[in-house]
Amino acid sequence: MTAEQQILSQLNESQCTAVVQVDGPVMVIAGAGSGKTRVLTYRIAYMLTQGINPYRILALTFTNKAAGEMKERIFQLVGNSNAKAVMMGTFHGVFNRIIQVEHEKLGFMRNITVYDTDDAKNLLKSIVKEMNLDPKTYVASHVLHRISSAKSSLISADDYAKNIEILEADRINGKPYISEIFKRYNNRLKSSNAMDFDDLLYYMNVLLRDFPEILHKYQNRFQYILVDEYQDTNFAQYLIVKKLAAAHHNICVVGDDAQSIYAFRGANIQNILNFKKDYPESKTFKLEQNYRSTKHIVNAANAVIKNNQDQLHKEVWTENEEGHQIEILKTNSDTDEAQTVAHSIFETKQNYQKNNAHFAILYRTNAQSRALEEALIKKNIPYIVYGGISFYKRKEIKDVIAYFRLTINHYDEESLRRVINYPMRGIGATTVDKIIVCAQENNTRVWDVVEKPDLYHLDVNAPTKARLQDVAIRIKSYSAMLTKTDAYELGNHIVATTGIMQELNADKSEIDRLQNVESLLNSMKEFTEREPESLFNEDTGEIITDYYPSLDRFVESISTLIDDDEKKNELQDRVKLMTIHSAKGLEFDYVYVTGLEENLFPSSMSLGTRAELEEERRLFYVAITRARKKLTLTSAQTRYRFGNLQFCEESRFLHEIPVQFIHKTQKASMGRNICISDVNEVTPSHFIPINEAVHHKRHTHERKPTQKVGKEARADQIYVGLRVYHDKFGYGKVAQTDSEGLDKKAVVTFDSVGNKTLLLKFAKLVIP
DNA sequence: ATGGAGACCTTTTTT
DNA sequence: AGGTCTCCAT
Repeated sequence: MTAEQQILSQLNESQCTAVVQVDGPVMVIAGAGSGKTRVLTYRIAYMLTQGINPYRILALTFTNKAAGEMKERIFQLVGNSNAKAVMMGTFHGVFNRIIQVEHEKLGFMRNITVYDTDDAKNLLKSIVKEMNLDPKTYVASHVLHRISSAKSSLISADDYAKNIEILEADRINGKPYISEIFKRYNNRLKSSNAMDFDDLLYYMNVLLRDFPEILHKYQNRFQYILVDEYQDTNFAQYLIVKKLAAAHHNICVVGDDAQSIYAFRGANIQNILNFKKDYPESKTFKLEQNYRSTKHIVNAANAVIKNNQDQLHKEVWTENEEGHQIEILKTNSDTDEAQTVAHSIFETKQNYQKNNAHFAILYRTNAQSRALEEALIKKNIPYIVYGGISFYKRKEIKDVIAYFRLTINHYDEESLRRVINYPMRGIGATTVDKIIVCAQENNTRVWDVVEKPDLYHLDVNAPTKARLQDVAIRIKSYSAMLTKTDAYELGNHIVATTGIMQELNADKSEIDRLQNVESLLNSMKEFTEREPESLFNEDTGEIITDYYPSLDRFVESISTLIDDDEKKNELQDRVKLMTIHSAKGLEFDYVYVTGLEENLFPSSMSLGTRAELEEERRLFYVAITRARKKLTLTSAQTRYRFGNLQFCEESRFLHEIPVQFIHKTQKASMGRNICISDVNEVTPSHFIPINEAVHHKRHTHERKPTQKVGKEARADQIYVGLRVYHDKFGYGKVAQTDSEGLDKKAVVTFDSVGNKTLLLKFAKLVIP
């Protein structure tokens, strides 16, 4: 069998037609679980067997994970020597590489630093402060969102300042200075030789718009373009793809409008809906056969998504078995929910001989993971939480990387601010403020002032000046080593000579941080020893033979690296916990979707418009379709949010699942049975346990989304037989009390955890 | 300049 | 509840 036949033999008919249609515009509408990634990877592999130069292929994804997986699968199909030259990565990653090459055209210097969201927010905060504006009016995240939306729509700071509608909108919102902040923010990025995430897309557009020779160069280079998750593209991304594809029209976009869940950050679902208008000669293929899930799951998902108005018609079906019905579990509280889920996983593992890795617990917000983790720990079930605070966002790692970044780009203001006094060397906030003011007055960069305080008449005393000198000399000495010392060596040198290592070593409570820094160094070692990913000169396509794993290359690759922990965990048998957003594209045998409550899922932030609610519903659709064998949906009647106990109404989404797919009666709560007669016909009050009925009634009548449970009870109000509520343990009954007064104790039999002896002055019992 | 106590905000999702 | 930010005392 030829390589070509081998590739095609592994595809169904519609997948096959989508794969072999290499030339011309192609849109693949791929239902959940229909083999979308398969089509993309096999298509690239097929192209390579057709003798297409891999260097001419561009494949764009949204996450590093997706790009990594795709790469790996193509390597398996055609061998990595051939596939290596394919330009494959995230929009931001690929365009970053191009921008680094073309920096001069944009008026930037080499080694442009990419600011992450934290850097961007910090910069905005300092600008707001410098302008003497109220930081509460001009909240950094909100201002950034405004600027980000503008950039994503290719509106420059100048355009913004001239756009009467935008200015009016800001004025009405009481934030007339956003335009000015935007301008200053961009200037500061420029003088820091830095770009934020949106700039990578914005400036890529500038390159293609203002420099015909560059447009030509990349049009010529990328004769075949593939875009994954096309429904998630924003305007800036859409336009780049359109321009690059304009010469050859060999563009293949793959997506599913039903899984568009990023409108909140500017994704425009119209991009996929309008593909046919953009390319009238395009061919559309629909992948509607689901290979992933059971009939019950597929049909339930179809029924849910039907409630949305905006969608392309498609009928997802499956030949898989009918399977388990969908289980809906109502629980008393968030802790109860967590315990119920943990218990169910435990039982399923036993009964069906399943590994932990077959299970995933999904939730709407990261904050929900805590209770679930606790329950899993209690049951001794190994787990891993995805997407919490990522490794590279930890303080100690950011500190070390700030030194790296500063070594590579002295003008990186955010990094300079971060490390100028870390480890502490007596350069306080006052000095830093003076430096910034001085830099602005002299129309120069912060680094220049630090390097030559006398030249700019910086008003600080002699010892401070000496300290600044020390910082400048230190950083410059690191820079001098960049080309001669590999990333690992230089990293070690920096960590040792700055005193970061000593500081972490000295403080025994910082052991985790020390280990994280060591783990960073490990990954640097691996990086220097690894064969480089791309051996091609971006300009000419020539193979680069003098590749050197320097620190700047390491920093450039950081966003695509996965850290030690993640790598280890990937291989281990663990239950996976993650938000639904990060579960997109993944699949698991047993999926638990938790927190199906109004105001949580759908989120209270998304109840404003139909479009927002429909995005939440698509998110629910994504959640449902992650499951291969069995789907369990859970909700809780009370939940802690912001440290307050709140009552929750069950999610409207639960009612959108037709009854015939639902498992009707089940053990609903640890130690208690609730009979669900018919989920789609009963009102929520049917599920409320007796002891909460009164509250619930008020709740429904007042139509308030949430409500606090009663006040904390005094010790003298606690007596045997009383029903009480406890923060951690939930509802219970007082079984016994002793010794009146301040040290009064009580034994309480809790519904979920059994008997606990509590010292009442600390227990904060509530009488419900 | 530093560090601790208290006020304050958070919880949408990611490159 | 927990982390971040602000202000005040040292």
